[in-house]
Amino acid sequence: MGQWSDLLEDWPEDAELGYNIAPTQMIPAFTAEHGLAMRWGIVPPWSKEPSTKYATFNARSESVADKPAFRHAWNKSQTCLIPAVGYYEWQGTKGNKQPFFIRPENEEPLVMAGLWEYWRQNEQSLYSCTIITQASSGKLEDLHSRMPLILEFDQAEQWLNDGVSIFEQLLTNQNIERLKFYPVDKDVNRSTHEGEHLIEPLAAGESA
DNA sequence: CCAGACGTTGTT
DNA sequence: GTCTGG
DNA sequence: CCAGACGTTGTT
DNA sequence: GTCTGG
Repeated sequence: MGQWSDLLEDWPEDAELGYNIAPTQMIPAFTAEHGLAMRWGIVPPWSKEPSTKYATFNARSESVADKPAFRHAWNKSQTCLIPAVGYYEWQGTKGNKQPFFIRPENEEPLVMAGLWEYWRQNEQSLYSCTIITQASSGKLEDLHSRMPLILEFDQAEQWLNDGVSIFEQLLTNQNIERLKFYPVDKDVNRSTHEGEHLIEPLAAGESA
């Protein structure tokens, strides 16, 4: 955790942990107040169901403020942090894709900017969240056209405390030089894995 | 006007 | 809830 | 991992 | 029930 231990305290014990977490799973998300297990895939408060038929696991930075599904959370500055060890991207053609793992060079968490939402109806209620994406930059351009909005520690504090007013400056101050990526085993999603080897290079010198 | 969408990425 | 498409 | 499809012929 | 897609 390093310097992140204060911001990411109050870890939600009911959040799911694992490798290659997918949309709809309950993931740990942190607001300025606390950590909560939230559904990955924001559910707007007007939704008839605690799920959506359309994809809300990512929100494009270019349009997040305008989209009906995100606007309520945006207007209320319901910002959150979503931590991970790293994330995957796949390269290659269908059926023969090579996964890469992207993470900070140091051992600290990769912290992504998100928005959260609260949905309730009758006796049901649900916290949910989305991860904001943007065009890739720097070395990540080689890997994939899009990437999450990744926050430095100071930026993460601002995102929680100041809300969406500082959004534009976060976008223009992306420092991805502290990240590295490397190919990993294709069995990345098998639940039987202990996982430890997944964040190690597949073979020395094979990194793109 | 009413019905239907409301979203993003592109692997396993 | 609010916008869009027919 | 979970949610959603799972199918074919050929009109409006 | 089982496969596929995200």
